[in-house]
Amino acid sequence: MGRPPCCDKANVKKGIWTPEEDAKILAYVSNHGVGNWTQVPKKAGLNRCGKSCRLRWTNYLRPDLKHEEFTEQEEQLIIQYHAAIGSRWSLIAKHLPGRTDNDVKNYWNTKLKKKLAKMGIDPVTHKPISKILSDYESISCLTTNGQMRSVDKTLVDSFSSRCRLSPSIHLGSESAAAMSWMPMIDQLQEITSFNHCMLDQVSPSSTSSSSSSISNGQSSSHLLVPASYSWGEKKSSVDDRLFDTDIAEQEHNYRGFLAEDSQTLILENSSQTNSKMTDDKFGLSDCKKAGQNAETSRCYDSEPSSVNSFVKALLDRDSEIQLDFPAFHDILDY
DNA sequence: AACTGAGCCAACCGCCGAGAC
DNA sequence: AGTCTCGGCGGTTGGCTCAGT
Repeated sequence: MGRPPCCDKANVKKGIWTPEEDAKILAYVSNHGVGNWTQVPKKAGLNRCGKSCRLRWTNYLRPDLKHEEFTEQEEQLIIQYHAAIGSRWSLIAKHLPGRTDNDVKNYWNTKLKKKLAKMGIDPVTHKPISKILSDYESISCLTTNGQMRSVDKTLVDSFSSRCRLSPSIHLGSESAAAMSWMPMIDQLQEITSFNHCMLDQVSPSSTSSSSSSISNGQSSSHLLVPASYSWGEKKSSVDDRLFDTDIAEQEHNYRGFLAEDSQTLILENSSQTNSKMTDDKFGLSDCKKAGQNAETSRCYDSEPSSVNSFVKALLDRDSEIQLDFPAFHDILDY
């Protein structure tokens, strides 16, 4: 049944590659070209797994790779792309000639994250840290009709991890239950600046292509999903869609964002950019316009009253969902 | 000189979708 | 139809280097 294994996993060499091993890979590729990596160890005389050979080639030996430091321009591009699509390293690397996903990922983790943090920008959400803290403060100070005394980071973490772990909320499924949840996740992530965390776990389509309406404690859900858009869409086409957006405009906004000392301007740029990006990315601008009125406007500004009604609406919505979808009880049981 | 901790990055791990068998 | 590997991906880790004590 199935294919035979490519190598004896227990008896292959691991760890750092020697120059001799590199030379064998290079010699093999120059004679046979790239591909069929399972055959490479045998034919090249290496005691390595084919997968390991492939990684060594793609991440280090490829002749088109740059091995020098990242330039200022590359740095800016990484930040800009990360702000737009999150940690999709291979996709980002495709737009940086000579760099691999591993290079970009390492550079981000070791340099850029710290650099942004030093500038007072949250590297996950690309929003000013002060804004995130003030959002938390607003939310955690709230008390609502004895149902929940505080909404804090632990809760939000718990919420998002439960969503992540729950097989019920799988994007591939088109279940009504999962869809009815998306607007809530959308709102929670915006209020708490956890959007990238969620976007990475749930396909970008889910969180951004939904909209909901909650106002004055009355909740109702409206999914504004473009007709052409499928919940179970493959990741690759989502990625393509992401890069169909006007990256140049995002770059412009983000450069202004980085250049400005004024926090106010940073806040404005951030919210405008993120909002527009998200809408344009998924062709939502029109849907949003069409659906937006007093009843359907979203309440994700950071005014305490809005947050208050948001939390109340969230709790109301919890109750509704628990009644409608008992299977979600475990997820909502916080 | 010896030790320690932080920074860095190559390589590994584990998951997933596609496709071979 | 079911099982399995391959190839691709993002997350994590092991080990090397180097600065500080």
